[in-house]
Amino acid sequence: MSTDPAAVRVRFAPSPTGFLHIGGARTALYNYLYAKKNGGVFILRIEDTDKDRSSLDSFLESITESLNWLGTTPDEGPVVTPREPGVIKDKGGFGPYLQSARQEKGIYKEALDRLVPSGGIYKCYCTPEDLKQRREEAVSKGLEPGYDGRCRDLTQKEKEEFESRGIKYAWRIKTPDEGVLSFDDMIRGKIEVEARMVSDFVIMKSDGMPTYNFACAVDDHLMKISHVIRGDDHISNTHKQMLIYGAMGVPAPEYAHLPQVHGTDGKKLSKRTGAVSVEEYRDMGYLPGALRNYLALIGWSTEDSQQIFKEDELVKKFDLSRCNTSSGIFDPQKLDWMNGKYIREEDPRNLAKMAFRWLNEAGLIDDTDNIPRVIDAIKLEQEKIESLKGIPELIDFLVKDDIKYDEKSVEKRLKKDGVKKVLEDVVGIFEKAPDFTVPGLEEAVRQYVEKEGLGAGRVFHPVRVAVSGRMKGPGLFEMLEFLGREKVLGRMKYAIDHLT
RNA sequence: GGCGCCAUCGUCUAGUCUGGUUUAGGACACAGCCCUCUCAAGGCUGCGACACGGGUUCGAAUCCCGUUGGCGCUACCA
Repeated sequence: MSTDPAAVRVRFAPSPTGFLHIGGARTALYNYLYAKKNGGVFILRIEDTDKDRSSLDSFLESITESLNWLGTTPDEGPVVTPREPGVIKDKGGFGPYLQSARQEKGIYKEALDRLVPSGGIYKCYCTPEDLKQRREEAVSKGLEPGYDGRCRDLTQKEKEEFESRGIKYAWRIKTPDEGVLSFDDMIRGKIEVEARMVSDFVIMKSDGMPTYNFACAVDDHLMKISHVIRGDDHISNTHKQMLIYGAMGVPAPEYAHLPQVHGTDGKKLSKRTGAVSVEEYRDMGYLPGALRNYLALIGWSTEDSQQIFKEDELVKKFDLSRCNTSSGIFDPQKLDWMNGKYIREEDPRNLAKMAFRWLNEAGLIDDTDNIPRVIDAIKLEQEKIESLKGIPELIDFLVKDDIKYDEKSVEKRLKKDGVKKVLEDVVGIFEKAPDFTVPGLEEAVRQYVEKEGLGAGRVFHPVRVAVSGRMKGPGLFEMLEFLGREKVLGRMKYAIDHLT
């Protein structure tokens, strides 16, 4: 098509449902990736033609937050600043980006007016109740449930009759009675449907609000959207939108329909089968990079099935034509693995930064600026961290003064014959150790083990539990050095007196 | 019901368009082994799939038809 890369303009157009759904996030991501890959523009548009305005602010705030967190910040779209609640500004020159605001501006009315002279649309005076009844009748007779075209060819007299009775009308678009409606999907190829399957549909409701398909088509056109990348639940809408473009006499954008993301039960992702919003994943301690990477792989892959993508590698390698056609299931286990992978690769300083809220909650950050110490503790446990949220539990015994002794560990490693003597001996060794660092400590302890003719475990295990309160942890000597002589000795003596 | 979309290991997928290079490759999960002071991480091995039935062809996971199944749409919702 166009050779001008700047011509690529894509949009993510959610309706305000409270938060960014994981499936929506995937759609947003693919749009973002496609835009960046092609030097284009990623736009956020809110499809709120049917919602009340009350919850809009919080939705906007939440979706903006989620999009930013995921690293898919829109280039254009509505913007709210926390400092000015209720004030929605536009970023970009194609606003407003809220359909409710566009409606107030008269954009859809104007588009409709331009359509009237063509004769391709007409007023429909049927009431919703009539429509419903007729639809049910048709279905019960085994006929198509679509609109029967009753108002399509009303005479002038009939129209006047309706008007004089003050009956409200909606605007319908005339759809072809025969032939096929077809479009080329970038990832599925040609998608056709018999024209007669699409009956005259409403584009403007009797309350003056545009229907979804009309608003969508008008806005995509006005915002110069070049590619529409969305879920495949919109496939049948596409034929309708193409009809609208046809009536408007403007070219339609390119379309790419993504397969859906389902829950582990194979059904639509729902709270029943796990977390559904980006916010929830953030709050569970996932890294944004991990979620983004994972999401990218539901429905898209490289030729070599690459799993982990660094930095801008995703943008570089993303390719719409390599997208799948079949729906995928969101697998939390694989996300967990990926999250661990990202955590192991991450700089401990950033880990501490990202985990700040949980560190703080757990009381691991104090006012003595112990953050460097926390970072070092994270470094020691890094390979074991599964989520940001789990960090405090992993490092608290390294950072806090007081520790909790795990009952099972005490039972298994301390309350055994001979442990007391071993610990006392080791205390002696530690008191005499010239410096309290890994090499010296390790040598001294191993010498002791050999001299006593014990298995290493007979010494290592009790010391570990005495000092940390648990059986799991970093390498013993790394842990000892980190804790320092004073804490180590204090904890060991406590253990000797109370726990052996 | 009608229409549309989809169909490779339990899951994400490569391979399908351009049939042979495939005893169908990778990743997650699972099992075992190695490493090892614990837990992890890491390494190795194993388990495990072309939904079914016809056709076309010397040859089909790949092309065609049908069946079955899943999902979606069928609104003056988006």
